[in-house]
Amino acid sequence: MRTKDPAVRSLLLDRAAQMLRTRQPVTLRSLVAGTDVSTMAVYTYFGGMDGLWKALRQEGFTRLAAKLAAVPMSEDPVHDLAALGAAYLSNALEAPDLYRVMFDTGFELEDAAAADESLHSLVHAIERAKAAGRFRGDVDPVALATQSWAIGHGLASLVATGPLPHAALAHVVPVLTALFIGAGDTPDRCRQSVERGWNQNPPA
Amino acid sequence: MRTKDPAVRSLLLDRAAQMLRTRQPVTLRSLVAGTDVSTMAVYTYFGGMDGLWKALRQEGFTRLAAKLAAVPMSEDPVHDLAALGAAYLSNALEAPDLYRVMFDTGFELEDAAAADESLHSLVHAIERAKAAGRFRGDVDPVALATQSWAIGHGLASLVATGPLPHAALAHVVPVLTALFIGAGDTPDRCRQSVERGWNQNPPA
DNA sequence: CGCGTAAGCATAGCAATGTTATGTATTGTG
DNA sequence: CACAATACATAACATTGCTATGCTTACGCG
Repeated sequence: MRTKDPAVRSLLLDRAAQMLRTRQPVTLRSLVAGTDVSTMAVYTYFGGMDGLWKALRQEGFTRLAAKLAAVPMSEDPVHDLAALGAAYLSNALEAPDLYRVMFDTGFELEDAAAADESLHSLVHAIERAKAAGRFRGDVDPVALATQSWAIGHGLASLVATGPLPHAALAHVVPVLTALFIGAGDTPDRCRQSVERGWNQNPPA
Repeated sequence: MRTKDPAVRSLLLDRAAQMLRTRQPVTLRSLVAGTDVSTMAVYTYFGGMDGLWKALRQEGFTRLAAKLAAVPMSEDPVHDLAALGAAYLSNALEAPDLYRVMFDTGFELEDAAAADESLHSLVHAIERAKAAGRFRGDVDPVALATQSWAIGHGLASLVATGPLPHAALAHVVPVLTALFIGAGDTPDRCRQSVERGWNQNPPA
């Protein structure tokens, strides 16, 4: 028998991601055109176009998780939360079409764990903030992480899909600041931490 | 010559919205099947499927604006802001597919004004909150409205597309509360206003 | 080392999609 | 009442994703 060549799978995924980036329609035939593989490759490696989209979604979540994991942690957990937010928005806006695919319904995500994975880095930073006395002891880390995520996703989505201009991303700073102050942080200190975390690596 | 019958246009739009709600694929032929009009109707009234999607988007924004306009205003502007948020999320979640179409890129919105229209009710309530001394004088109403919108959209989008469960909508209460406290409102009073505004008409 | 077989892979054909072309019917207008 | 412009129906067309059919390849076992 014959074994699958993982290089072909990566080739198709990368090419699909690139076509997404350059805003060319990703169609079965246009995807394999220019390569030495034929349309059947999509079926042997992904089972069809739906499988390709699902794989692309997972690819998006994987890249996001990698970006978040690459953010260096400091001794200031609130600073780190803002830095994670900046990384999240950077990732979303440097490949808006991929970000949109990530949250496209209709393709059940075989991942499910990937989204939680990304949330976990937020949860961990929030737990550190509690341990450091920055946040009150009664804050629910998962709830606060979910709320932060919703804020970042809301802005990323509105910018990626058009209604808001690129510059609107900066709105995340005052909103996160208000949220973290509500969680117990000292206002002045919170403002400083969030702003430094954001400015350390703001979206282009 | 012959004049267009506006009833046909409404029929197609309503039928498309209904098919969206029942999660049937909205295709040119399936749309006109079962009616007495033929495929050409879509072209005479919308210029093609793209035109139909654009019209559906506008329909979504129009319905949203109507729902927001129907929210009764009280003497408590912070209460009203929460009520507007509840109406926004109710509207989004009672027709999630239409909501998703509203923020689908690829179809430039001939509306543009419609989105701003919805924002305006928020801006107005924020201005009333400033006038009532609930918010500081230096808050930018448009900026604060945009931030509130991003919060609502983020939660609505994450729930509508799957990652978060229905119950996660309640997260909007603590986040809006923190945001409004950050805008200058008194913590206890803010909490009461937001909770009452939310509970007055919470999403099903 | 070699062969058989299971799986990758290419070609071609199929159903369904959106669109356009062409002719007909209808209805507002002078 | 006649003209003409426009809605409308039918049908053909290009492109989409998918499947059927062979053929080729290379892994595994004797």
